[in-house]
Amino acid sequence: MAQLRRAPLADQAAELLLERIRSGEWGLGEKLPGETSLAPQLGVGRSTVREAIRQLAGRGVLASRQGAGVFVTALDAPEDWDVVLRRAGIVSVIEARIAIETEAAALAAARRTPADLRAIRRALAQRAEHRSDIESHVDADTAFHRAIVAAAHNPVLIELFDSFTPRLREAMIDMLRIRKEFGSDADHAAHTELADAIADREETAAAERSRTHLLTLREGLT
Amino acid sequence: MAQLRRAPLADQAAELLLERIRSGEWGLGEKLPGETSLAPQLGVGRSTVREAIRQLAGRGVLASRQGAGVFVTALDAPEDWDVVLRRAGIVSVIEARIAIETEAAALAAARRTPADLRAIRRALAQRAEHRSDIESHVDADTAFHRAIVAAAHNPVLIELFDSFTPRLREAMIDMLRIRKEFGSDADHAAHTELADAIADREETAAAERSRTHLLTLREGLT
DNA sequence: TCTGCTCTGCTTGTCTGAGGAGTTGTGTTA
DNA sequence: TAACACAACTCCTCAGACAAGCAGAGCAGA
Repeated sequence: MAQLRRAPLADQAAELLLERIRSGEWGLGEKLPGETSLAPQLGVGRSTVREAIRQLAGRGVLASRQGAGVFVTALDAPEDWDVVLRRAGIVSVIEARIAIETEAAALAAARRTPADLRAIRRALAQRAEHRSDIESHVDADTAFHRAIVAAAHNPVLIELFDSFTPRLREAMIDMLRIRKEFGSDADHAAHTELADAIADREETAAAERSRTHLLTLREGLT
Repeated sequence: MAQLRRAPLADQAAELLLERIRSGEWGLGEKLPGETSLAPQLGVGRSTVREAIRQLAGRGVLASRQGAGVFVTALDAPEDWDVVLRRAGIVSVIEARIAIETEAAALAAARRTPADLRAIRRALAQRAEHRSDIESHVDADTAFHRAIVAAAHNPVLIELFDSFTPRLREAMIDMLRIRKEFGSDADHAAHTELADAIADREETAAAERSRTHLLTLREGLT
């Protein structure tokens, strides 16, 4: 009626099972009914039930042991970072970015290799070229900042940066569309100074310039 | 041979497929071979292939559309934080913690409520009490630092902090077991000063004290 | 030439029946 | 009481059949 049976039965069955798990019908570590009894209960065939279970197993909610049964391993899918970031308001996300990026800038100043420096300079040039189109400007900007984080040679920081960018991209595009001031000379100069500080191995200067730039960004998004 | 068939065929097939995806055999958005041709390729039945696909679909790697085929939706399962943190050396993790915690200290100084302050003071007192047992000392210490991050009122930062602590706990316990110097008066004084800076709303002082404390921690873990 | 239709082959979706293999609890036996 | 054998239950895997949906080829009409 409402859905025109758009979703496959196995997906529907998985969703149904997840709901019953969330409702507390089966507690953590408890055993689900066998597939042979679950199938008629859900009104589907046995293989469909199996596929639903496999799907939830892939998400870490269920685990099946041959001969023993299917058990609940998590009461809910582990919260996706996506979900946390989406619920957390844009300001919180950018504050987190400030945290990791100022630290990364300092580390980059200390650790950057000549290759890192070339990558940063190249990204900076790219960034200067894309001053007209909003989207490509934002992408070029993130690429530049990413190059700096990469120069910090810390896998955790780069992973964090990458998990933030999708969420921030939309917000930044929206902001620039409203303010219409981007790609200004002052803006570009600030970025050049940041790159120079890293080139000159000036840790505190790099951190400071990174911070001030991001703080103005936060103001724009508030 | 090596595994004695410990894992179900469907799991093995899923792992095999994921490997081939990671190796770039099928790019993002590309279509996999049909189940009927994939099955003999992997040496299993069609339903087993289907279960493997469902498992990867649950992890967000694949998506199947009836009549069209199975498509790659992500080149890699969004790496579990656990995995990233475990593979990234302890130094990288603590650098990430430095990043978020100094920022959090500054924010806490700006935003802390009286209730936050009470929680921080209480955690500090708890920390002072547990000077003998290593494990409980580490736990009390993390609880204190967590109270500070909580006072920053930023859900992303607290989530990050929580995801780091399990990994750091083991490392800190190991370190203290070797060095045997913990719970010293100087150490406790540094923490008290940090709490005072937050109480007095001195942002830069809070950030600075937090940073220096964590830097010494990093030295210890190197 | 372009548009729109139908038809056909291929793909995934679902069900069923049959064995294989592992686990768990029960009952028997020494 | 302890060790063993067994049976009932579970998931695991396969094969075959048919339904449902998609995409491209080919054709007919404008």
